[in-house]
Amino acid sequence: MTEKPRRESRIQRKNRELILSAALQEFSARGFAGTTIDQIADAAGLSKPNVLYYFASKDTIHVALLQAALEMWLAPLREIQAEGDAADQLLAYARRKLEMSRDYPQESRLFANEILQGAPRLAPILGGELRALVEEKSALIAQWSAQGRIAPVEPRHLLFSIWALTQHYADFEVQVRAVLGEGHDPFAEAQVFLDQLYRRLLAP
Amino acid sequence: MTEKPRRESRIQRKNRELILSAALQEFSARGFAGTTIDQIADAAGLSKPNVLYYFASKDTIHVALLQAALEMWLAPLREIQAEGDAADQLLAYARRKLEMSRDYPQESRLFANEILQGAPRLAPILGGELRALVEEKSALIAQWSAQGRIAPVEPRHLLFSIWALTQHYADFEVQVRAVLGEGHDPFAEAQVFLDQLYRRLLAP
Amino acid sequence: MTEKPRRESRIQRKNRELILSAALQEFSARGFAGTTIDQIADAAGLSKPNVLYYFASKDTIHVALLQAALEMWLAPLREIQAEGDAADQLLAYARRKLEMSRDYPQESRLFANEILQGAPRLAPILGGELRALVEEKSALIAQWSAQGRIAPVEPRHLLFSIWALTQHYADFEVQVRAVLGEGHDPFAEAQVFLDQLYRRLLAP
Amino acid sequence: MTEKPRRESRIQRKNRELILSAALQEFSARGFAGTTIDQIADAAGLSKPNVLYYFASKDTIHVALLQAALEMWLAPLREIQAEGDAADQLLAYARRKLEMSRDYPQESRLFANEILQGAPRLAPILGGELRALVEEKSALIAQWSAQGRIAPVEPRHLLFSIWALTQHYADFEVQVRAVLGEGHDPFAEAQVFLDQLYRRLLAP
DNA sequence: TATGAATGAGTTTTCATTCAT
DNA sequence: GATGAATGAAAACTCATTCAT
Repeated sequence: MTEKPRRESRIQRKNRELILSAALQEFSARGFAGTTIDQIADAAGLSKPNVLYYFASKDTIHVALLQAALEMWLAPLREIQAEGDAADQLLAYARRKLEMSRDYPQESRLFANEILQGAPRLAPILGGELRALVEEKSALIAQWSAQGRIAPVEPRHLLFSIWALTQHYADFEVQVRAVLGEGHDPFAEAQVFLDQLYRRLLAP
Repeated sequence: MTEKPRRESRIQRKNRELILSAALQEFSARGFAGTTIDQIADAAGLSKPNVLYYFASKDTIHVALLQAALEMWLAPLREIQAEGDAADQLLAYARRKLEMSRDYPQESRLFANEILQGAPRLAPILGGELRALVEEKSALIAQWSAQGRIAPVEPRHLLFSIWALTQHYADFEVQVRAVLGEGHDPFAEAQVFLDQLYRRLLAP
Repeated sequence: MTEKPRRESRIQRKNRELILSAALQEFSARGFAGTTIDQIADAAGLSKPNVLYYFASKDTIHVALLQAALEMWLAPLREIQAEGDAADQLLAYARRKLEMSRDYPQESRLFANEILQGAPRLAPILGGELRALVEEKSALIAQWSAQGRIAPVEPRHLLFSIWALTQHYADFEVQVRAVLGEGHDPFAEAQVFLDQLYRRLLAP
Repeated sequence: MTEKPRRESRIQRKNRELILSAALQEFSARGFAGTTIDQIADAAGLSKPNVLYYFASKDTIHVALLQAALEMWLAPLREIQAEGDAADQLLAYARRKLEMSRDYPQESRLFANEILQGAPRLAPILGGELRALVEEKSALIAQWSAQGRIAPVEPRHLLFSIWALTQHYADFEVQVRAVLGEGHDPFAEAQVFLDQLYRRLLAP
């Protein structure tokens, strides 16, 4: 997940992280093309050439962020195991993904921006690592269905639905909040709704 | 959905539509900031100044597209009626939204791009017209639940789920296709999955 | 003063004058470079191509206006005669020039703009026709001085002073009004002041 | 007259001054709208983006020049004092203003261009600082008249006359030279003329 | 490490002018 | 006469990136 950690001084590591954090904020808010290095440098409190001292180009920063975000999104999926209660595991996955949307909405938006625009930088990973992982977990879910431990569902679309429903609360947050108005906790409400939805869907 | 039809010559209407269609393609693929007027002009087969002869600025084109797309997205929601079978209507709404994702994915992506970036141009509409419409239909859905015609569900999050699940297939199409691989019809499969999901969720 | 009046229809003459009047207003307010043909067309209530139907180019309009304005400025100077009271004639000249600044400030500003920028279009006239005219009238004034009919003054700088003092009230009108504040009639006050000034200067 | 001298490197100060000097030359010769940043950059021997590195926009350069020029023009007026010979002070003021027209004609033309076009950027200063200063000095001049130290004159128009007569030699320099022809020193002659004019006007 | 200085290659827009009807 | 349509040439900025220190 981290870059090449060769002999980084403390200050170097700190600046790298400052830049990544600033860039995440800016990229997720305005997209790659809509963000200037100046904005990143300002947000990071560094000079523009100094930002480029740490990352060779604007693109390099972007790629570093995308890789980190992707790794983050894949982790919970990897944790789905054959052992344990089937429905509980899927519900827990949805819950964990929703928490991530709540706690890391910028990463979600960065990712969404990229996919929306055709995933020029992620395509190989999507068709490679991600696909393989989905295949693996889909086989597991199909098995659960076959064993009658959950209702029969198309496993890949089940996973898509979890992604769509949870990421929606991060990616479309403005819309969700605008529609709900004040006095709502979208993520808490979503958790209740999703629990209900998946319990009913998966009940054998 | 159409613009103001004031004394437009045939050629004018045609060029306007050429530009809007080209711009939709480019904006939805690369975002507002990532698209240049040159690209739009090329895609429309017009010169750059000629594009600006029809639309005062890049932004004007964008706004025209957003308004049309928004109107398109709102229409099916408006059609939900008190009369008729409750669950059927909601299932039909999901189905219609999914068809739109299939048939107008560019509009969906344009819209997603905008919301993702904080909806600078749509915020007032989201909190105004959209919110009011959602309130109205939510009341209807709540009533259906209260009458036992569908299971008790939080109506607004039910609507969010329909939006998220259907638009996902347009907005994240690259990912969906990459994960599924060749030989799949994502939208057809999604239809089956969503039917199942909402039937189970809404069964009283 | 008028262009070639060959077989102009009534409507043609009217449009020509509409354009010239609109252009005078715009050029005098924003300078040649700061004015667009669109602004002139709008002010004239005509379409842009129609403006260019009457005048081959923006420059052509400008030149027509300059020539008319110059002719207008020269006329009163021409009227200074050997006969009559010397001081009275010079006072009358100043008075007439001041009236022109009051009644035709746009022409004055158009002219000033041009001279300020090096008189690219007027240079030959300034060194030709104007110079000759000034020479002629200067000789007359010098003669008056020699005859003791007015005090001895350098005639050309006397003329410069009349130009400067009268045109100032048109060209620097904003400044004059800003300094005087409300409730003043700059031109009426100027008349009194200039009468006093020249009476004292010229008193033999 | 100088800008804010905050931590400017030598090269920065030098380039800033190069740009201002080049811009003064261009703006005074062709007006604001008639001047391009390219021309300024060329005249300064810098690249266009480098000019914009020092000044955020064409307008910023213009404003900086106007402020400096205005300050320069106001200074001599401020120096008129209650003490000393009344007529001498006014004559000295006219002389100083004439010297400035001779030595800084570009500043004069820049200023004239701006006023001519309605003083969009100076209006507040004209009605504020300038007006107050004129009020103050007018009171002084009125007092001198009342005390019989100079002839009774309308003080504000007296000041206008000094401005008009001296600035004319800078602003209308082309015309003055064209009319006088070769072999003349306009400013030297003007000095003699103005001395005579004001001595006669102000003689009690 | 860090940054002030500089710029080439765009990008959006403007505008005088032309063209076709 | 009149104008909708179109555009080449420029003009004001923008920005990722480089350079020198």
